[in-house]
Amino acid sequence: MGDTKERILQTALMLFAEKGYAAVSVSDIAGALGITKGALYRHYESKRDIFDSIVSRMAQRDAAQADADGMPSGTLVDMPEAYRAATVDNAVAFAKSMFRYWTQDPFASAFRRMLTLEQYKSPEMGALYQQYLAAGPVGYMEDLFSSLGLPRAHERAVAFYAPMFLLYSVYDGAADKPAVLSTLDALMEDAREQLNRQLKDMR
Amino acid sequence: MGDTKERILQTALMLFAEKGYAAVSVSDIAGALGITKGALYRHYESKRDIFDSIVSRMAQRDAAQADADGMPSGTLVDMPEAYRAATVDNAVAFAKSMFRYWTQDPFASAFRRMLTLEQYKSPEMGALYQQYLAAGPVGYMEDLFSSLGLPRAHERAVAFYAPMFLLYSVYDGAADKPAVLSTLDALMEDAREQLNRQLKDMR
DNA sequence: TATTATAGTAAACGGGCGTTTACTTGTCAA
DNA sequence: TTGACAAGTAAACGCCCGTTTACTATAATA
Repeated sequence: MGDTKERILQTALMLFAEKGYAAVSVSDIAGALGITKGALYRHYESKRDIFDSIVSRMAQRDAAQADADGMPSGTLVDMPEAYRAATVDNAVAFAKSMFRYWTQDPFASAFRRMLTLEQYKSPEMGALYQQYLAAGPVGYMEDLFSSLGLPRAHERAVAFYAPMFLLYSVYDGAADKPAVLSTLDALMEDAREQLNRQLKDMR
Repeated sequence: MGDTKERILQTALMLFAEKGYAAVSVSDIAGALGITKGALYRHYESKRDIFDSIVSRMAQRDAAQADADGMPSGTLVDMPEAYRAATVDNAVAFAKSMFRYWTQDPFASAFRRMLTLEQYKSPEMGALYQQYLAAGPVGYMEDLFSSLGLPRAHERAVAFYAPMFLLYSVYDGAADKPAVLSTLDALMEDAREQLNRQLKDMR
């Protein structure tokens, strides 16, 4: 029943992530599924409708993920009270799980790449990109460091999040992907140590 | 004489950087220049030819820039002997000038954004993106830190380059661009201090 | 069993694509 | 002055785009 509709969404996302929205034709999507493009219009009103559905789906997933973690999505949902009591340790754990989510999860990984390709096309896409992947994560790391009482929270947040952001791109082009994950883990341990030391120095 | 050909290249680059190659039509390019698309084919064999010319132009510029700096491009040119004798100070200076190049220089800035949009379309584009903007810069920072005798050069290189890489994206979407440059400068001063301290600790 | 809805095909639609062609200028050397 | 060439226009080319239409097969419902 809803199976074909779901397969269209998934397949379109994979193609959009590789080629970009404009470079993928409706025939490409239908062809990849072994159906004709006419059939596709039984399930979606237009090509744009498929794209919009993908974006909505990501928003749902983001909210669900945030719920499951007991952590802020910070991207589409307002900051909850929860992590006022946050510690360095679960900030690091959150960051690691976030990295794995955006690189390993097939949907999230493809969505990230798609957003990367569409970010300059419209202010809306630019805002989504910033929210999910650039200024957004920096922002809530900054809030977190502030709530921990650390000074220079913004610079700290940039320094903390930046390696993750860079490694997304390195990961995409890497032959040895596990090595990238190791690098990330090593950097996170450094960050944990450094942050704990700075917190201790403050008292 | 060569003026129109040059204007086509520049205009096409700006459009490709905003919309992506596939979303820009030959008529769009010609229209933006106030000529007809027929005229465009006096100067370039095809739309793809324009794109390829942009890529070649960037390669020339990169080589020239590397020459002028007396620094490695590391992207298209092999590592020269020169920076074996590199210091922390000129590594930082190089990083700053690199950041300004990729954000302020109109051609380089547009090229960076174009490459960002085209990176997943083919292995060649992916490789170019990695070389100019991701694994490439990490690689030569890593070599530089190695030659300084610093341990864990790879992690250090990622940590050093990552804020620049993140701030490229933040810069693109920022209202207050000078503020981004300030953040970068502050982060670079932190890095300078930290690297010099680590070098001192080693002796 | 007849009806109705669902999910699909095949073909056509108008329009815009990248590219080519035929033709018009203006410039400058022979 | 003529002829050749460079640079441009306007229109047409075939093709593929996103979308719509007319029709078919299947399977559940009354």
